[in-house]
Amino acid sequence: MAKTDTKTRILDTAERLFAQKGFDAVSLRNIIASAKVNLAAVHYHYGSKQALIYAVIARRLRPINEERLAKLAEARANAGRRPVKLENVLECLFRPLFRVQADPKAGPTFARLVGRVIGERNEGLQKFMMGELAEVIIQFSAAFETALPGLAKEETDWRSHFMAGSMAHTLCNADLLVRFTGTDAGMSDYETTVRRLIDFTAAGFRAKVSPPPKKARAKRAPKKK
Amino acid sequence: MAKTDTKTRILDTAERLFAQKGFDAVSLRNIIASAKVNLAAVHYHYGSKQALIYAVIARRLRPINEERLAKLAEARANAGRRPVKLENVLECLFRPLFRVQADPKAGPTFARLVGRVIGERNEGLQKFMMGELAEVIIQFSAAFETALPGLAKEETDWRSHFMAGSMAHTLCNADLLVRFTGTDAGMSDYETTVRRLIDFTAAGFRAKVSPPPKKARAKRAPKKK
DNA sequence: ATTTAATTCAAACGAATGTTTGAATCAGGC
DNA sequence: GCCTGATTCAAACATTCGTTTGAATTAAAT
Repeated sequence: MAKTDTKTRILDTAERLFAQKGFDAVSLRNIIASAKVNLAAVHYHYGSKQALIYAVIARRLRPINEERLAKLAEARANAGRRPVKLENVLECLFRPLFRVQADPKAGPTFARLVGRVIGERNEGLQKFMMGELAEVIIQFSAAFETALPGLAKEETDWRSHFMAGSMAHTLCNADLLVRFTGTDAGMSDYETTVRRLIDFTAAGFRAKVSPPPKKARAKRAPKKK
Repeated sequence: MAKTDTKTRILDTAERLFAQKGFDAVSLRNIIASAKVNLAAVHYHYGSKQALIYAVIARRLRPINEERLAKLAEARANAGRRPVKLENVLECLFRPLFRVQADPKAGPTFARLVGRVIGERNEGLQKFMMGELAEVIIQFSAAFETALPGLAKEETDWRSHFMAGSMAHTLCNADLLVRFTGTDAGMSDYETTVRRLIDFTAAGFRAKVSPPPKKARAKRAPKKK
């Protein structure tokens, strides 16, 4: 095998290290040392560390999001006039994302990286992710509402939020489960992980909305101020 | 009101800034500038930035965890010989944590901070949190298993994992919901947030375990290698 | 072979970080 | 008063960071 391109070797190494330790914790010098390239090569090929981060994310996330949308469109077509079943919507959302864990090229590294992005406070990164995810959010939000007729939009939004948390946490901290509980079976089997996540979140979406506590039973809740 | 203590003013300011931007992103100089104290005071009173981080977390988290355990013990006592209902277990776990959002002293800042800790890759911080949470994890894991007889332990662990993700994400990225969806009603009402989170996660815990996909129906799944 | 552009390299830059130092200031006990 | 310990302060320390520079090297085209 020919020596891989400098540009892609930087990208691969950055992906691996970012996934392991986070974006801030990994310096460009860590990357170039591990990738055995010159420091200036990073800026020559990518311009800045921020741009490198974006490139790392975009390379994997863009195909994932395309596949998500394609699968959802396909599910819509198969469903005809009926709404797509909630479990199928979730599968379209989860499977393309978790499948990269089984990809020997990407390895288990990238999934954790994506999971971590959500928790990042980096402003530019947030905006970048919003841009990348915009269409996915629009399409899947609509799909959730369609799959859950009768559930108030506000509740649907909150539950989407909870679902995103479960998804991100599972991606990012898969190793935590091992440490917490001692179990480690099935970690490698992403199919099972997706199935479990669908079971959990689908039931959460479908949960009965419990009434507010009695103490706030007045028509207009008394404002403290 | 007398000028607050230097030591606690550092702690308060650090808490606020850490919650806003994260631990790495906030420098000691940011803190001392905002708290109007001398740089060396941080090391004089806390020894290091790491120790300051621990102190910030421990101050709030320790009472929260104590309250969690106390409430769970109380619920156990009230339940007598019967297992504590799942929703009550979750309430013992969520309410003390989310209540700090309504605390004007702590403000909404700290909740986000706790949520963020979970996603941090900082090794020492991870171990510190494990130590702080050890008893909580033990007690509540047991409570979940008791409340969910018939559910395999492995499934219970995974679902606890998903639940933790929803909880952390909700704490950390409460503002995301606003940006994603446009809704913002009820954000301030932590009671409603807790109720919604309980609805979602309790249903998730109770979900029927769907069978593995048919293609893997063989007794011994064929290994690729 | 000569020219041209693309790429790699060692070295340095300026800024920011956590930490340490040693003197100055404050507080209270004798 | 004076002394002792606790606290504050300005200044510096040693690293590390992302980035830039300008020359050296490589590769391809004429």
